[in-house]
Amino acid sequence: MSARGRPREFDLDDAIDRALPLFWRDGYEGASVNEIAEAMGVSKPSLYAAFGDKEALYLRALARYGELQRARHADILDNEPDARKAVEAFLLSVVDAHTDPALPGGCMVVSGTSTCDGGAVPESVKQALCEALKVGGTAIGNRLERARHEGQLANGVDVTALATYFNTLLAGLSIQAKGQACREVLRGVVGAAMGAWPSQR
Amino acid sequence: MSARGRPREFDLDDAIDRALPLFWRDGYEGASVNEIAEAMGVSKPSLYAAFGDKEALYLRALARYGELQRARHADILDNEPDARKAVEAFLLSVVDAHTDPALPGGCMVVSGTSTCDGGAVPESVKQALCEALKVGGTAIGNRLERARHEGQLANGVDVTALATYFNTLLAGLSIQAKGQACREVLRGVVGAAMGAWPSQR
DNA sequence: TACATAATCTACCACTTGGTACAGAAATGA
DNA sequence: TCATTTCTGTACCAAGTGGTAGATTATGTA
Repeated sequence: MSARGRPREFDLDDAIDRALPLFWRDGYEGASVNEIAEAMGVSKPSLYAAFGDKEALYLRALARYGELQRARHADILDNEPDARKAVEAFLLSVVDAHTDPALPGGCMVVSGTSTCDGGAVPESVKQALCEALKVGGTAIGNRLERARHEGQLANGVDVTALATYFNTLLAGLSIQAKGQACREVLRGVVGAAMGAWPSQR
Repeated sequence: MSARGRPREFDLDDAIDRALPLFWRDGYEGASVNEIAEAMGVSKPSLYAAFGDKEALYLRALARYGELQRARHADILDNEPDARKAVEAFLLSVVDAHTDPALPGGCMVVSGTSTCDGGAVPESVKQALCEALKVGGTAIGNRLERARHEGQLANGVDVTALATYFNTLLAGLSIQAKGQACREVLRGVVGAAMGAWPSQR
């Protein structure tokens, strides 16, 4: 039942969790395999044997990041019955995460997107980042669609544009968090941003 | 009157203009001194003799970027008498710049801020980027202040929060531009974002 | 016990990085 | 003319990059 050769002495998922903050903070190029291996408590050849190469490692870390974000924020959008309150609470929840001193600042996807033009970033990583950049927008878009069905949003509202707007704001909030903006300021930004919510009539 | 030794065979400002798009596209770490020297058409020791080191070179390029942005967008904010139209035109102008195929995508400051956490980025660069991240906000803030004096904005409006909001949106637009979002979509985002403009009464 | 499999680590690879030593070349001042 | 100054390119440096060769060790199977 178990594997045939010598058993691996570290847990793959745990290793990814240790690599994640480095990729999150420093990006694909900025995080070196040496320091990642050290953070994992594993020698470099073991790392390569387990994950293949830096590219595959980053993609796994990015996927893990998506899971964590979903686990942290998704419920907020769904559980609040009032759509406007739901979106606002969602934005505020993300602001809290972006400014959590226990985490690298900002959003891994946003930070990663900023530096995916360099030749050192593989195409697969660029594509994964571009895809990941949209998930916030689709989540909000789904919530807005539901709101429209429930009569909380006028039929004339361009749901897609509004969702993209909120998603763009999220990216901006990530940048501001990286730029040392404090939590209260970003909360104020969310407050101002909610002013773009369409009037009921 | 002229300098004593052998005269420099290239123009400093012109050299900065050639370095700028590389730093803009690839960031501080991502742009290598080798390729910058090549883009300048100058050998590396000449580059170092002229500018000192990579840090000083980046700071000059960043300052140059600021000049160019101001020259491109500042008038739009000031010349349009209607404050709301002025801000909207300003945002649209920035969107055009961020999606101009003749330029590196997005904003150099926003992209730079995303990757200034790595140990390879000098403290002076981080600080300069954090400062530069605010200039859009103060420009908009000044315009909003003027609008309030002109009675175009109610006295109760929190001008600072609103300006920070628009500035945050600008950062988000830069990210979206880097993430391959097309110009029309970003124009739509600006349209939605302007919905946050306070009602007159 | 012996073999096959697959993990482990040390030590290394070629390559790129930011930065420089050095010698020659081009200008000015005496 | 000659010394001084300063820019020029070639060729190099130490350090770090992603990635690997190869010997060793621990397991399951026969």
